[in-house]
Amino acid sequence: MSKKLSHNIQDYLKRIYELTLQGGKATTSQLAEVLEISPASVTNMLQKLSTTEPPYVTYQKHQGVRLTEAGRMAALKILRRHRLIEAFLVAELGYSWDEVHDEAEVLEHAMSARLETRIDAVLKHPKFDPHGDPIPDEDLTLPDIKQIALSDLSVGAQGAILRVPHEDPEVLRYLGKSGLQPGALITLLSRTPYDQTMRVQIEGN
Amino acid sequence: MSKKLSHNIQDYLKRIYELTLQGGKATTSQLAEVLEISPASVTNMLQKLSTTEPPYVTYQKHQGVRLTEAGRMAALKILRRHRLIEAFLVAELGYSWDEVHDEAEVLEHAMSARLETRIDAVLKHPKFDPHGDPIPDEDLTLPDIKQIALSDLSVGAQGAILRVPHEDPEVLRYLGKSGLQPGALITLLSRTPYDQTMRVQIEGN
DNA sequence: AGATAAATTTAGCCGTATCTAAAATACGTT
DNA sequence: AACGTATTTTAGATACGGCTAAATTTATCT
Repeated sequence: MSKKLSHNIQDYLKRIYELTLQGGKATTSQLAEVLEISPASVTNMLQKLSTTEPPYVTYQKHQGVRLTEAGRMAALKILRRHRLIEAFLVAELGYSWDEVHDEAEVLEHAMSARLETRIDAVLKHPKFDPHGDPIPDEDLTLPDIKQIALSDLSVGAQGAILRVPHEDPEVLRYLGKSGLQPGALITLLSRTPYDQTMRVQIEGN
Repeated sequence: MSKKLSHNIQDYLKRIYELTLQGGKATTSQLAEVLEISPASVTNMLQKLSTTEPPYVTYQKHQGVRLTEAGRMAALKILRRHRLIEAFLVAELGYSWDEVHDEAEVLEHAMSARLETRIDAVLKHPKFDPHGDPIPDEDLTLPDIKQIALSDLSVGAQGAILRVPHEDPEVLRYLGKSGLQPGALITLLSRTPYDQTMRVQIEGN
């Protein structure tokens, strides 16, 4: 069975997962940025994570890192817990979607397998968290979804918002006030060529 | 305001609180025992806790420790969180009373003030946890209760079980199966003089 | 290509909280 | 009051995961 990874290592793996979702590698400086620690500290940890048994990342000097299968599984496990907690806090404890991220960030490391199972059951095996992010199931399989980034949508096209994968409470409160939440129906009105500013029509607004 | 104390320090303070409930001092070896660490490590920590600003314990070599007011408040804060979590797990997530202690032991350190407040509200400001232990209120005031230890009860006397302050799941499952839970009405049938074995009559049994 | 800038790694350090082994202190018994 | 035992403290080491400063590698720009 897999060993229990430290709180810190879990955070590294989770961040590497997020940074490599589009298929590339995560760089030392990207990780230093999101983890808010020095690049030197990141290098140390990457060396460690690549030389454990099993290794959690593949790493070559100056080349960035990618998760191994063991690393991906560990990352998905944390991600599942994180998103289940977010869903639970909204559904059962009256949190709003801008309040749940920071709380989940801490609780995910303190959650037992039993608690994970019970929350999953109480929520009837939810497939998405409050931001619309997919929750891996018990086997760590992700539900697959047809989605397109708003930045790739054609002007004039319509769509339903699936995900608003932001962490910043202030941004989320602003978007929420505008009605831009998972489930909302929108039409892309215009896009300015250089600064990527977009105007969208939100249903009922 | 009070600084945030490390996970470990919180555990020390909580244990010292429990060990000094009857008024005495907690010794190095008692703490080493309950925290499952070496006596030498305990000594180190006690020296540290007694020289912080503010100090959390009063400590003199070879004399054991007692909590200062700051220490007591910190301990009650953790105890409140611990017991709220226990109550919540039983009330909202289908846990049984023998499963909650270990879970709460970890979660208590990961709980924000906001989560504490929400759980307290959802449970309607509970006064006791599933073991019957009192939950300090928001100001860390303990509800006071008239109680007597079973070992001090006269043979033939009756009473209602208020607290079963055990942590061991196996013991709790056994007691639960016998009906010995908070709320149960009992009569003390006999007590053997030397080994303190007692026989009790439990209502409806 | 050569120079400079940016990113990354190395080297050495720090604080926290643990440990073991050895020294010091306190205590119970005679 | 003194001996032997138990308890506690000191001293020194270790693991973890950060840090800064300096060195190195890679990228960019004429």
